[in-house]
Amino acid sequence: MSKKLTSRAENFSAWYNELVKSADLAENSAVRGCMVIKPYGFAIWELIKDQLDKMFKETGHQNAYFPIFVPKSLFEAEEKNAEGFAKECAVVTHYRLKTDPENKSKLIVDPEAKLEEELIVRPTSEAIIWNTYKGWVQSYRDLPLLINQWANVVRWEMRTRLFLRTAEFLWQEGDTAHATKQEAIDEAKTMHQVYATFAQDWMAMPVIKGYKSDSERFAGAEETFTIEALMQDGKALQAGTSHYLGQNFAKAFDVKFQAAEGGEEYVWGTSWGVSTRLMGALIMTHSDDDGLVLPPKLAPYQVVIIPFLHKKNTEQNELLLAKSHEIKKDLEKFGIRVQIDTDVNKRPGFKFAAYELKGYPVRLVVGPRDLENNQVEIARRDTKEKSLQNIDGIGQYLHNLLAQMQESIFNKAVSFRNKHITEVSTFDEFKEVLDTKGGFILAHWDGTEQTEEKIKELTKATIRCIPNDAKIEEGLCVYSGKKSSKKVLFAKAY
RNA sequence: CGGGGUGUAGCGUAGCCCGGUUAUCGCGCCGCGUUUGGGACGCGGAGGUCGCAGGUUCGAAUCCUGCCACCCCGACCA
Repeated sequence: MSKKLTSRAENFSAWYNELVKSADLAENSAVRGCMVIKPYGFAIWELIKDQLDKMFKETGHQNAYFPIFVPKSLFEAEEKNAEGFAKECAVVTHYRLKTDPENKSKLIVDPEAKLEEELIVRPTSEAIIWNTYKGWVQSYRDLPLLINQWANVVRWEMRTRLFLRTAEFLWQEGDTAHATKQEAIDEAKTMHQVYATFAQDWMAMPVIKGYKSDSERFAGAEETFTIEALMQDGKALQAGTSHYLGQNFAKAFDVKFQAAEGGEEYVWGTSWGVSTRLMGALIMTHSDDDGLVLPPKLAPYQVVIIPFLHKKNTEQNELLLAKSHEIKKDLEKFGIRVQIDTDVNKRPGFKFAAYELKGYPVRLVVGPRDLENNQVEIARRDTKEKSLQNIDGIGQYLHNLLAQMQESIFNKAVSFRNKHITEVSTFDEFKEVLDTKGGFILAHWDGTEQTEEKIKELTKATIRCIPNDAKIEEGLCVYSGKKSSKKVLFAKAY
């Protein structure tokens, strides 16, 4: 069996699956459409979560927790939101099982235990949260309400894909309430920027910031801000969204406050979320044929120390292990997360490959030969470069190297992404680029839903966003030929 | 939900068309030994409701019926 991932995979999608499984990140569970995140995968998710959580708190938010069940009457209160999610809801109709009278070893749903009102397993929590906010807000003094929750949600998708789309997934959803429209818009934009900063500075993943067209906008929102990333197969991935909700949910759930200058007003809202899909984004942005490539900031272990242990030579093993621990201490002084591989059974080559597969940024090898020279071999995962380094000052050296790698991984992704943004002016060009090169396409669009729909039908490409930094320029729609004032971003998407 | 496909050990599979010894092989796993600077090798070993339930038959992984699950392609979607 070959070791390279591609030789085991017919296409990008199979390659991705193979990678997720062999890097020990996650697997399909026995439960339809659901995923089991394995400890290594979860460790990465926790790094993502911890950093985001920190950033949310730095922007003034607090965490809270709301119920997993949404009574149907609440769910349907905001009509557009309900309609948008209706087709993918898991619904609880009963609250009890009983022994099957015809087969004692089986259970059946007890028909006596039918719920008066069905409970929707939350596909998103706006309804339950806004219904709760109603009781929390009376005066302008109660505002703004800046709350986030870390939770699981369920969306009954037809087809699922590890991390990118699973029936149940983990995410965070912020829901905020404000006294003024401008404040709510600012909040949505702030969180949009938090996501973009996180994607770029931590995930080393370049994103394009923009807002969604009418048809791609979140159900129930006035405006949806998005960060769009590009995967290595040329498809786009929506990595995070922040919604300005206007007063839609406030009106649906009757969330009003007494203004400072008197009078009762509806609050203005936002909601924003990112999910375990970020894991998929991380994997598909940086990985190569030898496995996962993790930016150091999101690597559960940034350095693995591999002493060349021999089953029999215990005396030498002790020396190597002692030196390994010494080095580990030095690295930890710099806040580096380090693991020592103490397995005596596996051969070095096997270990090298295994850690590369799991994306450990740096491998540090300590062999008898190295000890004599007071040096170690350093191999970086991203470029595969190997070098010998003096043990003295190795902590400082790796501290710098990891920072440099974080940047270099980002720059590589930026360069790939930039090469895959193509500006086109004709529809033939549009189709040509989509078929041959893929990636993002910048093109003029007349702003109508019909054109958007038609392009989607003909090419499978959708408007990923209207970029924030789009130049205002006179132009003609790539499909209809009608007037347009700026180019928007198209791509085939996940 | 439409179209196609597949269910055999932890994973990947042969056998099925044409029913007949103890269900094949590889990886992985366990034991012992030799190895160990890029995925080692030898010897020995453990591991199976052949997706489930019926049926046909002297006899079913194999044929028939029903069910279930999963995968791929669509549609839907973070």
